[in-house]
Order: sequence, then C-alpha cells, then structure tokens
Amino acid sequence: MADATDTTDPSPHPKSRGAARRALRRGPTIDDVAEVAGVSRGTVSRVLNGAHYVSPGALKAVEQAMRTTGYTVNQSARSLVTKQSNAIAFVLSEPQERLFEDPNFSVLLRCCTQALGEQDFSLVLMLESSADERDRVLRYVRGGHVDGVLLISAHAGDPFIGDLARGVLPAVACGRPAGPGIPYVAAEDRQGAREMTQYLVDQGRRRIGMIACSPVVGGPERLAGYRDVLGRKALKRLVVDAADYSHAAGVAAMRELLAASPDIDAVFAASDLLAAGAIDELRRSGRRVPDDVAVGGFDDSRIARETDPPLTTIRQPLEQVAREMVDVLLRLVRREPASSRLLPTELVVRASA
Amino acid sequence: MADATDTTDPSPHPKSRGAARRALRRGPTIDDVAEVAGVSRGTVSRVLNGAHYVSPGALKAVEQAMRTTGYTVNQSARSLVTKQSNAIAFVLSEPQERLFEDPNFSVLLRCCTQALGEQDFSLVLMLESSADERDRVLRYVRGGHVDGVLLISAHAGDPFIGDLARGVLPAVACGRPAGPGIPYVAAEDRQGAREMTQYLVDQGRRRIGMIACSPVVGGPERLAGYRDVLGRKALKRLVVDAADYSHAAGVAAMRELLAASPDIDAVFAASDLLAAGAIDELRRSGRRVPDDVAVGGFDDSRIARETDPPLTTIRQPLEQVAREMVDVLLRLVRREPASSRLLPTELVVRASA
DNA sequence: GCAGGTTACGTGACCGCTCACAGCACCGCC
DNA sequence: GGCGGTGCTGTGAGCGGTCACGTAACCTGC
Repeated sequence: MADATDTTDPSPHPKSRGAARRALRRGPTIDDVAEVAGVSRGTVSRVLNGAHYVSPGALKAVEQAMRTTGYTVNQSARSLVTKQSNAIAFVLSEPQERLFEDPNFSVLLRCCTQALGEQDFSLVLMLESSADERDRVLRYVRGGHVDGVLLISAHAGDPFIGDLARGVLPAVACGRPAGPGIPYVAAEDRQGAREMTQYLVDQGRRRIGMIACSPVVGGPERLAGYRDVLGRKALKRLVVDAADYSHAAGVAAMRELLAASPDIDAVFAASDLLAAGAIDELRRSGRRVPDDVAVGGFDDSRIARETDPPLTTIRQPLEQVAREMVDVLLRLVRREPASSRLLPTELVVRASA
Repeated sequence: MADATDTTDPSPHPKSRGAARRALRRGPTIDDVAEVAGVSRGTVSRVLNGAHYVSPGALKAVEQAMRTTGYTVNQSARSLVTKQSNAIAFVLSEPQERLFEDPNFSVLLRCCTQALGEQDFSLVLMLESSADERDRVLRYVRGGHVDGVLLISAHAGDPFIGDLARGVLPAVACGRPAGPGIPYVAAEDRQGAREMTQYLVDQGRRRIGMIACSPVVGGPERLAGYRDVLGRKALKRLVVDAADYSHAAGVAAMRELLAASPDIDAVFAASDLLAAGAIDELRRSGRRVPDDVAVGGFDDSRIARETDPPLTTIRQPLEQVAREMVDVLLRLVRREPASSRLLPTELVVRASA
C-alpha cells in the first residue's frame, strides 16, 4: 500500500530471508510462520522441537500461525542438519516369490508400517533379489537415507549384514540372528514345534512325519522341536525337507512322504502353506483328513482357516513380532539399549488334527 | 607430516568449506571428492548430474575420487534445493484386511517397487485406514516428502483425491478413475468378463451365475461384462454381490446362489479368491467341479493354480499394470504428458470350467 | 588480429531448517 | 548495588548440495 512496487520488487531486502516471496514457493517456511506469529525463526523451531523455553503467549501465537499458514516442516532441510531421516528401510532379501507366496510377509509389512507410522517414521520398501538391486539398497542405506533397517529373513551371506553388524546403522532382523551382533525378534519356533508334535502324539498318532524347510528362517528350529519330542522315533524317512514355504512344495513333499511311508498317520508341516499343499495331496491320494492322516501346520496365517478341513496349527504372534521389531529398532536409533526378543507361540486346534 | 597439529587443528580455515573435518562426519561430502579429485565442487556436481561440460580428464578424476572416498550423495541436501525427493508414496486406502487377503496387492507392490528402483526412485508405503493415518498421509504427501502418489484402489470419497485432482501432486490410480483428472491404469475388466461369460456359454452351460463385488475397483465393470453377454438371461437371482474379494465372501455368496438356484451349472466369480471360496462350498454341497458346476475366476493370481481343480480364469496383467503405473507417474513427475491406459486381459483355461 | 561462439571450470548465493551462543529482562540474595 | 541464576528470545553459522554467473581458454572465420 505504501509503495506501489513493493510486491513486485525483485529483491530489495537481501537481509530479510525471503519474506516477500512466500507463496510462490512450495508451501510456507518457518520464516513465514515466524513473521505471522510475530516471533523469530528460533522460537518457531523451538515450538517444533518440544517447546522448551517458549512462553505460553509465543506458543499460542506460533501454533495459530502454523494453522493459518498451513505449515508443514520440510523434512529434507531438517534431515540435512540433524542427520536423521525419520525413515527406515524394510529390506526383503528373499527371492521375490516369497513375498508373493507367503501371507506372513503381508502381515509383517502391514504391522511394521503401522507401528512406524505411529512414531512418525515412514517405511521405505526395498527389494534385494538381483545384484543390481543389492547395490542400490546398499548405496541407499549407507547414504544416510534411512535411520535403520528392518531385515526380513536375511540369509547369513547377505552382503550388508557385515556392515550392519559393524554398527554402520541400527538394524533388527526378523526370525533369527541374521549375523553376530544384529538383534532379532522371533517366535519361539522350537517350543511351538514341540507343542504341536506332542499334541499329535497325545492324539494317539504313531507315525508322525514332518515336512521341514531348513533353508528358511525358523525352519531348523521347527525341525529341532519335532525331534525333541520324538527322539529316536523321528525316522529319517519320515522327514522331508521342502525347498520353501509354498503350496507346491507342500504337495511335492507330501507325495514323497507317502511314497516312503504309506502307513503315515500324521504330518507336521513347518508352515500353513506347506500344510495346505499336504492336505490337497492327501485328498488326491484318497486319504481323509484327519481320519486317516492328521495334519498340523505352523503360523496360523489366513489360509489356516480356508483349508478344508480348517488347519490345526501353531499360532505365531506376527503382529506382535512386527511391533517388537519396530520397538527394538527405534530404541537403537535413539541410542537406547535394546536386545533380541523371543515371543511365545500357541497351539490352535481346528479340524485337521 | 609437515605440521604436527594439522589433523587435530579445530578449524583454522573457516573459508575452505569443511576441508579439515572430513571423516568425522557421516560420510564424505562433495567437497571431499572435489579436493581429492583436484577440482571444484561445481565440477563434481556436474558429474553427478549428467556430466555435461566436463572434460574427460576431470570426469575420470572425479569418478576415481568418488570411488576412493566411497561417496554417496546426500539426498536431503539435494532435495532441499531441487524440491524433488526421488520418492513416491504407495498409498493403500483400503481397509487393511485387503492387503492381507489379496495376493494381487503383493504383486502390485513388488512390481512397483522394482520399477521405481530401476529409475532410482524409492517407494514409501503408507496405510490409510484409520483417521489418524489419513491425517498423517495427508500431511506427509502435502509436505513435499514425495514427488508423486500411487493410489491403490482408492474410493471416490478419499480425502485427498480432491487435492490430487487439483494437481497438488502427480498421482495415478490403479484400477479405475479415482476421481476426475486423475489418470489411471487398469485391465480391461469389462472385456475380460465378457470373454469368460462367453466361454461358459460356449461350453454349453445354461444357468450361469455370477458372484460380483461392486464395492471394489473393477467390480462393476466385471458385472457389466457378464450382463453384456447374457442380456436378459442374467436373472437377478443368479447374481450375488459379495462384500469383498475374500475366500469367506466366496463361500457365503455360493451358498446364497445355491439356495436361490439349485440347478445352477456354472458360476463366474469376480476374483480368484471368491472362486476358491465358491469351489469349497460347491464341494461341501456335494457337487463336482466342473462336472456339475463349472467355475470361472478373474485375476489369474497365485491361488488359481492351487485350487482343486485348478481354476479357469481371466488373466489380468498385473505386473504390466504396475510398470505402466510407474511409467505414467514418473512422466507426470517430469512434467511430460501422460494419460490413462487400459491393458488387455486373457482367458486362461484350466480344469474348473 | 580480434569479434564471437563453445567448452570447461570456479564461485557465491541460496534451499529451510537446527543449534550454539549472546543478549536481555527479571528475580532473589548476600 | 552488584552478582549469579533462570526463563525467554533473536541471530549467525552452518548442514551438503544445485544453479546462475563470471571468466578463462580455445577454436573458428573474416
């Protein structure tokens, strides 16, 4: 009003940080808020970070100004100075088919996203199946784009396990120690497997086979639990090692088991998906479940309720695993002490055994 | 060597930007690379962004220096000035159970992550089921943390559809127009549904029911395709509307259909998961598939191969949908023109029909 | 021999935030 | 009255990049 040229004047006030060009940039900045609230940028920053040493009056003014300007912090600017990104990487080092196949991953992913969100962290999903992708993930993670890493079923040979173990970045693995020095959150696989095996024994089953899956995290423990209960009765030919936790692998394993021991009367599969495959194959062979052969699964994933008959299985508290993983990781990010956690499982009896 | 104090000297050269304190910070900076390569920061920056106007000698020196220092760009610093984040949000606005239930989402997610990775973009997964989450997503997306949004099965009422349509941020929806002005990538649902229905007719089926699912993206189109072929023969009692694409909904719908029309001899389910539920219910009712009742699905997802009998279905090119979504979105991000795309489907004949 | 263009390179001035520091008012206390 | 807190606020100096400019070297062509 006072000066006709004041809004169009290119930059007559190099000292006032961008005062006159607000609104043509992407969103209002901290300076805009400060100006509206009639305080300095420092005070606004203080409000943003906990509001210590801010007078009630200033606090109110700033909060009001934030609302009227529609201010949102620029995370890039903040990260640049704090060296924190408020993001974590969810790294899937399995061959991709796993995410695709296993409903457990979806649960994990969903719960982690949610738990992180509640703490205002975001989840960056990264695949690591090809060599190219591995490089990209490595660069990304090392580049400080994330504050921590959630490792999903990483194998011991994973290239940056070494990095992470060396403390380059906080990390927590799912399911089992990914490497020395990397904390993990897992279900008590071995104890759960014992429970299921014991249950089958208690049901009067005599020839109890197992479809194990040693290449996958948790697999060896589940097999160990089975052997704990059966001891020397765990005949070699009653144990088949599946390639992965897939329906197809379950079908193949069951066929093998039937060929080796036609008199089998129970089967414990190391995952529900394997169990579902086993049930299909048993039906195809003319056997009734559970009358002729009882089938026990592991996970209590969605499909346990969809098989025919519904699956007796060991419930793995995956939602809790996810939450605990996030909890451990964020503690580490904040440099608080945190260590591995083991979560209890639970037998869920349905119709298959 | 020349001066005993030179490495520990606090900061005697305020003019040379951080020259002496490299290595105690998180990773080397562009200045470190410049120093090692014997060039200026500007030249290194040019190498980073396409290497125009850089001499072969300098280029080599810089590349070498990057390797020896182990340099990785600081995306925050870069984003701060370019206002680009090289990240996109994958927003799931369904109630969470969907991700959990539907194998299609996994495929979409996996392929999007991969396609984005190839362009050096990262994928931030965001859930939007509770009101809190919706706010968070809104703030996040508006805050310039991402360059674009991949909308997964958004309903028309979604709160930031409005924002996105107004061009606040590039966005592309999956499956169908999420709102006016938002481009989408979808399969030709209607045409696919026509094909399946026609196939069932050609097989000599007379009473062809449909398990539709109108609340879900693509659902209405599939029902329309069914009606296109059957015309007035599409009796009201032969059509059931399921609540969602779940196994349980398939079971329930099939039961309803059987009650209304016991003489039904074929069923077209709007998704494989629904079809799987239908098969289970048909078996339970004592009917044989396909002898008594033929079952057709839609999607050609993983489960189509796992049902008993394997499912005849309409293949939806989901991997391609994902790739095209990313392609369209990145074009929009680069301010290139791009528009909606429709992808062809394909009939896959297996044993169920 | 010099105008003119092209290529190569260095130099500030930012981007929007945080953080340390300095300043100031106000208090109580010897 | 001087002195040390304590509470609140403003300010300058970065964080690590990019980008517009200025400049210098070199080639060309008249």
